[in-house]
Amino acid sequence: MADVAAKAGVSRALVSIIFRNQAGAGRETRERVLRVADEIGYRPDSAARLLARGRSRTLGVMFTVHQTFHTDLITGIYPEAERLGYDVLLSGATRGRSEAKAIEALLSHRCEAVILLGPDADPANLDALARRTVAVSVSRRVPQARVDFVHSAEGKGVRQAMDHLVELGHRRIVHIDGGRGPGSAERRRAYRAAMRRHGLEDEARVIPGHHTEESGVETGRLLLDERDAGRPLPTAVLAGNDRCAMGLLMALTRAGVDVPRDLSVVGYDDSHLSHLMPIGLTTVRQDALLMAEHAVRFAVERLEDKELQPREAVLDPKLVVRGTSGPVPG
Amino acid sequence: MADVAAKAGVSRALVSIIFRNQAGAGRETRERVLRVADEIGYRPDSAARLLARGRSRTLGVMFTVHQTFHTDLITGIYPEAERLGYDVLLSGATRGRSEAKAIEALLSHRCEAVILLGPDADPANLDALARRTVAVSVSRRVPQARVDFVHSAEGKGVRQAMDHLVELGHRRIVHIDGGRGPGSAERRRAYRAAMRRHGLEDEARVIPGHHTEESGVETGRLLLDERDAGRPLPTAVLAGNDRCAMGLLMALTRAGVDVPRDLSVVGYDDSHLSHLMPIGLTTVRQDALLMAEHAVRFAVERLEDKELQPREAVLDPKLVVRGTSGPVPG
DNA sequence: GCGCTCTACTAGCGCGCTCTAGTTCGAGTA
DNA sequence: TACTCGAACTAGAGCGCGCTAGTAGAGCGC
Repeated sequence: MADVAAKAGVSRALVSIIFRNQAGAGRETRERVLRVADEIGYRPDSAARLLARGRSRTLGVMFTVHQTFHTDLITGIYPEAERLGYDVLLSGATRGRSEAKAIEALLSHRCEAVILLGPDADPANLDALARRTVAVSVSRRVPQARVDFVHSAEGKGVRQAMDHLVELGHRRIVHIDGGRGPGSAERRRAYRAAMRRHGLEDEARVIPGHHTEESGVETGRLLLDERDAGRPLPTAVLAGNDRCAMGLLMALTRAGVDVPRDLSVVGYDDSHLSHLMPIGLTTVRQDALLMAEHAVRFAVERLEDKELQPREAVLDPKLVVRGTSGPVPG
Repeated sequence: MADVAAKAGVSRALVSIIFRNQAGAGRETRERVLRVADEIGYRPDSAARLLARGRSRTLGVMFTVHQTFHTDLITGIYPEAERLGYDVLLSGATRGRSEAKAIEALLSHRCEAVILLGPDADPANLDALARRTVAVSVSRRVPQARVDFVHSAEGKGVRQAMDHLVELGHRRIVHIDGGRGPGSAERRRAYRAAMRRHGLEDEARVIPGHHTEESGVETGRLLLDERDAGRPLPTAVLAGNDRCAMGLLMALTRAGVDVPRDLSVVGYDDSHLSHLMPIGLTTVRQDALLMAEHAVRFAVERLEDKELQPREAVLDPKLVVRGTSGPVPG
């Protein structure tokens, strides 16, 4: 920076002003300085900038690398953060790299706030985190911690899906659980409630699972084995999420089960996977873009006004009927 | 830090020494300082630390959020970087956020080197980047730029796949191209060469596509339409990558085509998708872990020895035969 | 008692930037 | 002409740490 200043014949302060796009520099000088900087190959050093102004204007995002819905969220986080003048740093949790480690990395890189996508950490740890910094949880409610919370109204989504299936004449509707996955508990509860409301409690069945393709494949196998053992297939399955629905579809289709003629499948998320199948996956749309925007806004607003209390945003999901759901067979 | 020093009754320098785990502090003092720091809630400020020592020991990774193989690579990058004492920062390219922007973000966060996963940027830009910093390209060769390069021997992989198919009796083998995707050109060439080598040049057919599920679905539709118009289906398809193979499988299976009885499908990458299908995808395994390790090591070694020239690592891929390939029908 | 070494510690500069409180100068105003 | 005012620019402190060069004092052999 000193070099640029010297070569352009101005003070360092003016160079600083120009690079911050601040008023107070003549048009001509501005251009000259920028040209010189370009020649020298000067780029402002963010570490020093950070240190000097005491703020990083950076948001950290913790996500799980293999969750497709997270990548959809990230796609929405970037533009909204940029709009508000913030940088985004990503830190992935993988097998072999815990969420705690991922979060630690973000903090040590001076993120002012962290956005956690479907965190699975111990609530106590999250609370400790929330005391140190501004934190936003997406998809997972953590009542014990002072965090903002963005999610969709799981109950409403499941209810729409169930009403849709019942309207199509389905009664033997099975739910594949999402285990400890974010939103699973709510979805499970809503499934049970819907079955009860439609007078189908005797048919209600929750099969334990996860939010992964593997889980869908396994459940598919299980159902097929049961069929071979004499128990009829359900006529509809409400999967824990889209990935699970995908796995299930692959397993069933592979075995000659025609979806939706023989069996209907409904997913959850409307991640970009849903459009892939030639017939399209009927699923409950969580608006990733909108969720991302809320998460970013919550974080930023709490950064700018420290008195603000953590908030909760509940977005209405919407059933998207595509090709994997149809009238009950027969 | 000054507070800690004051409260513990020592100098700031000693606190610094203790927090860097350096020799030169008494055991007793060390404990006292750490205790005091904990009470105050002091955490070393990485921006200042960075500024003072002039090195960040941070690697930046640019990836495409929706590419499953990239997430596999990331899973391998983290542990290797940690082993070598480096931090990792992720920056994703998405629709609406170009690679250039993603890379810019990494640099401005003071990454000492950038690892680019399947970069699709203009070679000239990459070269400009390579002059500014240490850069490693994974999967995509950029001969014009001073970057390290890690890839698998596409030719060998394709050859193994083709030999496998020909051994099974296939002759009408189609290749779905990966467009501008990394490795596509090499795979296409190797496909053509293999067809020629087996005396099948008349049967050779390259269908333009991309490294996405959508592309697989589209190609599936195309092939089915052609079949309905009287042109026989190929007996085997070599897809551009696993995602493409997945899309193809969904489209075909959906239409009642039995894989592998009626048609064999071979993917490329062995991303975690490959294990999902009940029968498993026959694919060419690129060892993501090993590729990740090489990429990290190249970057780090060039950082520690500035004289080092960019290098190239070619890893041998390996055909993994699973359930989607079988003898030619009839 | 002396010089020597070794451990434990400290003073203070500098990393590259931002920001406050100025100074300079030319144009506008009474 | 004398004064004000705003735009353009500058000096220099300070952000929180790392590091070099140094000091104080204890322990040791002779």
